[in-house]
Amino acid sequence: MSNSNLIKGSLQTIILKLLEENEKMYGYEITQKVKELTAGEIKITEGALYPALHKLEAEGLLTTEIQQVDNRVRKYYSLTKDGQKEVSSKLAELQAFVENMQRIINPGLKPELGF
Amino acid sequence: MSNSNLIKGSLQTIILKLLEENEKMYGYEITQKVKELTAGEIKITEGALYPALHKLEAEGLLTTEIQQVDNRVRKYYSLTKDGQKEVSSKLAELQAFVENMQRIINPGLKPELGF
DNA sequence: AAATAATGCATCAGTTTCTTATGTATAAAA
DNA sequence: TTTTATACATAAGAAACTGATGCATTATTT
Repeated sequence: MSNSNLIKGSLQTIILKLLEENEKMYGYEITQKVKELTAGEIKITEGALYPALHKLEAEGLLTTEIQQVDNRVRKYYSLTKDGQKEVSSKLAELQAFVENMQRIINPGLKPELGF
Repeated sequence: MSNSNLIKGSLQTIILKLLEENEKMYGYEITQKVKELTAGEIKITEGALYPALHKLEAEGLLTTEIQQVDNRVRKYYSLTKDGQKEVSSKLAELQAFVENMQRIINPGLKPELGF
């Protein structure tokens, strides 16, 4: 991850959500997808990404499958059943965070929002 | 801070924003205000709050003023000039974070949002 | 032809930011 | 009288990063 330190803790959410949409992705692909979606504003560093992927796998939320593509190794990650459940949970957590921040930053505002 | 680990990095933003609105607050008051605004969902712990306040003061964003109230010591914090500037900066950072998360979570969505 | 950038994985030291526990002290409430 | 609330503070440990480094292959640029 790069830029703002606000992002701490959202990397897992990003990974899980992308895998919910994409079925199967490898690490480098995730970094490129995030860069693309955020117009280069969020750059996931390898030092953050790979440990995060390993942790999610160790927790049983992701499974891996290694493929050879042009003499290069790719490690594809997919959601497990538990991982699929965790996506909703992480998204709800993110939404709650945003709502709470809005309550603090914009006191006296209608409850409406983004995710 | 308590609850979701998404919140990492947002404590400074919360403190600065509250002080922009309130002119002068002490630590305990901040914890209570946040609890009130978020209906108890965010509880700022002392172990997180005081070091954060000290750091902001050391960076020249806050100044302090000690008051005696009923034999109890209160340390009031206020924004410095630099602190006032930093509020906008932190809010912009928060908004950018939310926008980017929306782009990742809700691909193909109109650019509209919350702060 | 050679150097750089891109693709692709991984680890590691150090930093920041938190949690949880502990400590001190006064006042109010059970 | 014991617990809760008010009010400050520190400190060990955990978690999640950054930035550097390392290895290896392929594509592009000079």
